[in-house]
Amino acid sequence: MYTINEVAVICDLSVHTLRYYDKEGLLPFISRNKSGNREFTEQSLGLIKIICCLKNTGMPIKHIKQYVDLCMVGETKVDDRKKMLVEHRREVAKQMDEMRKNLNIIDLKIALYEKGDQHEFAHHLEPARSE
Amino acid sequence: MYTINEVAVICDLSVHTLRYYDKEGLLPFISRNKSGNREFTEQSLGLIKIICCLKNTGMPIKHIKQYVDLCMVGETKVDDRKKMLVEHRREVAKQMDEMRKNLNIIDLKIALYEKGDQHEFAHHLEPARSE
DNA sequence: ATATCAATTAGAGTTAGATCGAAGTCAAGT
DNA sequence: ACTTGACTTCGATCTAACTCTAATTGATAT
Repeated sequence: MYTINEVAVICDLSVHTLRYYDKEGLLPFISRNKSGNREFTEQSLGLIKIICCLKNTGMPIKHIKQYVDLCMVGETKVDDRKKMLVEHRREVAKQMDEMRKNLNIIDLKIALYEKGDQHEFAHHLEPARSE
Repeated sequence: MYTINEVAVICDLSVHTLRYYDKEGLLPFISRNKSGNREFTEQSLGLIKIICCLKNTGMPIKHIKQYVDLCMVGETKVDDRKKMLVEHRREVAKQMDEMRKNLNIIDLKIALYEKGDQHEFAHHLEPARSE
């Protein structure tokens, strides 16, 4: 059993954020002890890690909630869960591709600077027959 | 010469966004025609593409502004510009690495679902001696 | 010249995702 | 009993990056 503070450290989230996630319905699986404090099991930690993983790859909180809800209803929805992940996987792959392209452009630009080739303004601001 | 609408289409940005960028000082290089409308040159387009590239890789508007400002003062700041890009490049590489790791976790999870191995709640919610 | 369309501005509003503050509860230690 | 400190809630606030509104001006077509 872990307290909210321990989970915050383990998962690199703030306590605020964890409570916020709970409020948003992302953590329906945690229970409370007799004084009303949240108790996190090993199993919770596992799912929270998945949640972070989805969040860090840009899945919106609302979709994450959908996924978690599917996790809570039991085996019946395994196909749906898998479908969500596969779809998200595709999304992430697309993002990475975009990223790669942009990285290439940045690299190209750096290479130009390396060549002393600036391609910018100011240094050839001859008005070029301003109309 | 391009109008704001044409640029919006070419760069896949809304007209609103372009004006917002201008207001934020990201487009100090564009001029106005006699009726006060923005005029975009071929050269502007080039820099706007770089701006988008930086934005799409997560550089905040404020940093982009710094970069653009360096572009405007001429050759003197080529080193600084390059430094900014190199630094950002590193940042982006880090992001991609994170992304890759998360993608792996997602793939793992998908594989588990494929094996019919769910690892979630509900289906073994025997109270496990609740305390 | 009048209707329509495209562009302008300043500034308000929106969204997502936190992040914080105030006020209060609870349990352990001295 | 009292302080300490971790926890609670609710609601306000914050930031980034738009997104929209309203009122207006200017250019184009009939």
